Amino acid sequence: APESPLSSGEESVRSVGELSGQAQAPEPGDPSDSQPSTPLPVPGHSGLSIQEMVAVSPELDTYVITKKVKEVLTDNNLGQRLFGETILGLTQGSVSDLLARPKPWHKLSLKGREPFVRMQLWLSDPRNVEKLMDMKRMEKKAYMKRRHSSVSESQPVDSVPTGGDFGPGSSPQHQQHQLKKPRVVLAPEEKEALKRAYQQKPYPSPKTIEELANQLNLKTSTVINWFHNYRSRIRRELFIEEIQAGAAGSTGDSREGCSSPTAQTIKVGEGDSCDGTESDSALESRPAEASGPEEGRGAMSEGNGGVTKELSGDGGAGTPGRSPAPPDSAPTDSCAPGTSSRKEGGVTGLFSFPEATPTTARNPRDSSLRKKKAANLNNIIHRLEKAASREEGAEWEF
DNA sequence: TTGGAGTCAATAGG
DNA sequence: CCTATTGACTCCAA
Repeated sequence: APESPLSSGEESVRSVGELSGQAQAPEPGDPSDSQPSTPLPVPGHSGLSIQEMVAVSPELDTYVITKKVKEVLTDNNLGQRLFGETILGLTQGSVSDLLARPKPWHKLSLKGREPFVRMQLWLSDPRNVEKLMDMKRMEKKAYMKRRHSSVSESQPVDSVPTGGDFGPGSSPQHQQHQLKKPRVVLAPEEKEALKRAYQQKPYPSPKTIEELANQLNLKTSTVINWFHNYRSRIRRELFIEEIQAGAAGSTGDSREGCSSPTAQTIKVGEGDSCDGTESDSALESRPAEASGPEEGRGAMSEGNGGVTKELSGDGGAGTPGRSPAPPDSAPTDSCAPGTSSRKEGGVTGLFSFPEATPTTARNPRDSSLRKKKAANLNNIIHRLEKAASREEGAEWEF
């Protein structure tokens, strides 16, 4: 296999300590934290390729690994970019994502486990920080050098800059743009509309997608991508809550103290206000503005009308929230007077959980959790229906 | 083809 | 600079 464009040659080689679960990083802080630690010392010892290691790796606690890596990086002022590019072979954005929302080991594909194995390996390398710091220094040196010689025209030393844009002279000229698609940025209203649509139909039919695209004046591919991404990200968040919920034990680790009046990093709003429901003239007419440049977007006709189809023929359109008891525990759920109410007339999909503000407080994400679970259930239903229609009459096995 | 998993890479804030 | 977010892409399996 082609393989790793990774850092300095080796990697993978050297008798990397054992891939035991949470390695006791050579770091200072953080005494607590122990975790059951998965035994299993990886038989094959060194010389293996990452992929082989992944294959034989014992179950790793991605959450702990991730936490540790973040700690080491911040403690030493090492950025995600440097770490990602030299250690993981990933870009900064990917690293950020990975560190912030690691999926549980058992839900990762072989490929997805790779970065975690690399992180574990890195953590167990006593000179990890030192090496990265060196890289950092080298980069800076190279940068300075380049910067200096800039005056003297082109610079010899440098890797392939991915074509385009040569030297200083070529400013961002219009040069038949094209290869520089602007990158679509969905407006908040558009996202809202899409989320609403998702609530009704996590897996919209091509027809529905088309309609949505028209109403929002977006390319259908954008709508399709949005649904792919949204589903995927919702799923991922569910994993996270799953982990955190289960992380109760171990180390007393009491996070979650949201006592102080201050703080409250609550991202209020954040999409989750119960579904828009209120007819809301939705999508307000997008300011004609429209893009100075390209595409004149037509005015979108407001109203969210269509889309409402309905799966599950049952009764009628209205009947929104009759929701069966949420499968998850959710004992104390009292409807908070303040927030609650609000018409609540929107259909939220087959399953919708009463938004009732969990007085139990707990954390603000609680309501979103409920919502995500609802979405998840809808996903499941979708699959079941799909399967049903396919092999109708078949035997269902659960 | 469709959907999921991983990523990339442009961007928005700090 | 750095990190977080997110639309678009690539691969792959069903």
